[in-house]
Amino acid sequence: MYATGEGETVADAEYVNIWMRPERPARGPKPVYSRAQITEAAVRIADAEGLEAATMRRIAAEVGAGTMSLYRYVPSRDNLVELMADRLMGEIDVTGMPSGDWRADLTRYADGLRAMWLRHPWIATVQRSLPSFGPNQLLLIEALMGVLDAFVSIDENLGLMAMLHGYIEGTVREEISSAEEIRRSGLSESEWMARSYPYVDRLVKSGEYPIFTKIVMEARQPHLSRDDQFRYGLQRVLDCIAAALPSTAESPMPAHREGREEQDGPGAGS
Amino acid sequence: MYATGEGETVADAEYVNIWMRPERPARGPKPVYSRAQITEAAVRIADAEGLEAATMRRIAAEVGAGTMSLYRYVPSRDNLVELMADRLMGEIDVTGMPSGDWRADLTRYADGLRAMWLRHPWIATVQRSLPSFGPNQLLLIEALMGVLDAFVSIDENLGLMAMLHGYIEGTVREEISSAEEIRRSGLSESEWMARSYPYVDRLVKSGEYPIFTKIVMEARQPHLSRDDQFRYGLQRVLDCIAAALPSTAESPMPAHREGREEQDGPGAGS
DNA sequence: CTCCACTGGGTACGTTGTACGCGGTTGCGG
DNA sequence: CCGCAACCGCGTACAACGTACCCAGTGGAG
Repeated sequence: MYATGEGETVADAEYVNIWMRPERPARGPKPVYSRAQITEAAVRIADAEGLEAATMRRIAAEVGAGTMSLYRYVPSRDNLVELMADRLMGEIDVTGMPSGDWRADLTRYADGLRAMWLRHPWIATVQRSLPSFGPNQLLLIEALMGVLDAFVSIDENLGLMAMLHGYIEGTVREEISSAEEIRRSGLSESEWMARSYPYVDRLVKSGEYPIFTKIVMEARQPHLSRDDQFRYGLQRVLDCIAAALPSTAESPMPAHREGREEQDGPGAGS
Repeated sequence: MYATGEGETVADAEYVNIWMRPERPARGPKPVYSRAQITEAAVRIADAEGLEAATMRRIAAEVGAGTMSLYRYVPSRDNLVELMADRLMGEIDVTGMPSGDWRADLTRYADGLRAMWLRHPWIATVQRSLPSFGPNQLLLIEALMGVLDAFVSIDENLGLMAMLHGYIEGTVREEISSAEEIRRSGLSESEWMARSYPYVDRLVKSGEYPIFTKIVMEARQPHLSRDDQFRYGLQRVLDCIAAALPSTAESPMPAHREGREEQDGPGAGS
């Protein structure tokens, strides 16, 4: 993004995107490193210290290479981030996914995606993760869209998946953001809570925000765990999808779903 | 983020967050500019050229001030972005919002939020928009949570709103990302399509991605408009919320909803 | 063998956020 | 009224960033 003026490198213009650019051009000395190795190192750093810590110099140091050597493998940092994002997609297990039980499939996908995001919170700051269409992303699309493909039109499928995906992403983003803010500040969670107390207190005392106050107050008593909250909302989304499906798409009986006890609505004290 | 070492400025440590720091400390010459004015200029630049174009120097130039003058009003660029995000929240009209018709309220909110995001696509790249709790954000929370407050517990309300919010954000994010990629590349839409054709073509010809192929092929024939897609999914989400509400929460009859014709499911050719 | 496309990597530049300090201005205590 | 501390706008300076450019070495094709 820096110093590129408004033109682009010849190398950039030569290929449509990262996935079209061959890793090994052959003819010449054997490369010492590899894209996968560099991507791996970058992910490791981003996991530990955040995406902004994964600078080209830092990554090169982690790999044991010179900074500029990375550019033999990756045209730009932005493209490297794309590589990282797609690598993360590969962590989600969707093997054998149109299994016949669409509800189980989508639940597995949702849990997998959420777990991956929680392992790599920095992915939330990467906006172009969707339209990149890297290999792992494509595999995911194939598997996921395949789950309902037999039951609904492509358009409807896209709509429903957008809803599911939106729910997962939105929820996890919220889960991440406060944790990420705490990590950035370098404080411990309790220190952070203590520091932000005066602000919350002022809002509550002002009396202008009754519902915010209610949230804060009830937050003191034990809530549902994050996991349960997520699963509750997910069940709602799946119910919603079920309603959009023809009756021929009936999922096997709930009891079949590995004996997990049925979710109650949250707010048992209601 | 640069050159800050690992300590933080005294001024930063003095206040919990941006909202606690007073704009006018009084005692001294009158400030020539204002936070609102600076925020406005920054939003204008971000709208026109993307968030990354809104550098401190550029914003200062837009305002007509010296670069470092901005730091008299805002402690850091990150905080300015927070200000910008909250200003955007203020664009969403939620006046008189627990109106009695929760379905109409939530629809209005959803449309408003989506329209705002489409006006300011760069908001998608700001991850910390949620836990910031600026004044406009708080107003939104009050109005939005108030809609279902009478019907469900706080926990359940939070869950349902997370679902709604997740759907809106996820969907709009997808709408934005391709448009944003095109803008970044500086190409026109048709140029961009032409440039990425070889990649899509290779994927299709490989035969490994049947569903991706199906999507691409069907994309050639007229789809539902973005608006209709959004509204279709939104209706599904609202149905889903309706199912979670007690029967006492019945919304007025659909006919009451300003005569909008009933949405069909998409994929009429199915 | 010679070639030259390729390698890793050092140096250097433009751009960024922002710490620091200066001279001028303002409102309050005396 | 005066003086001074607190504020103002802002120029300069610096560290860290992404990366263009260049170079000396290397190894497979002819």
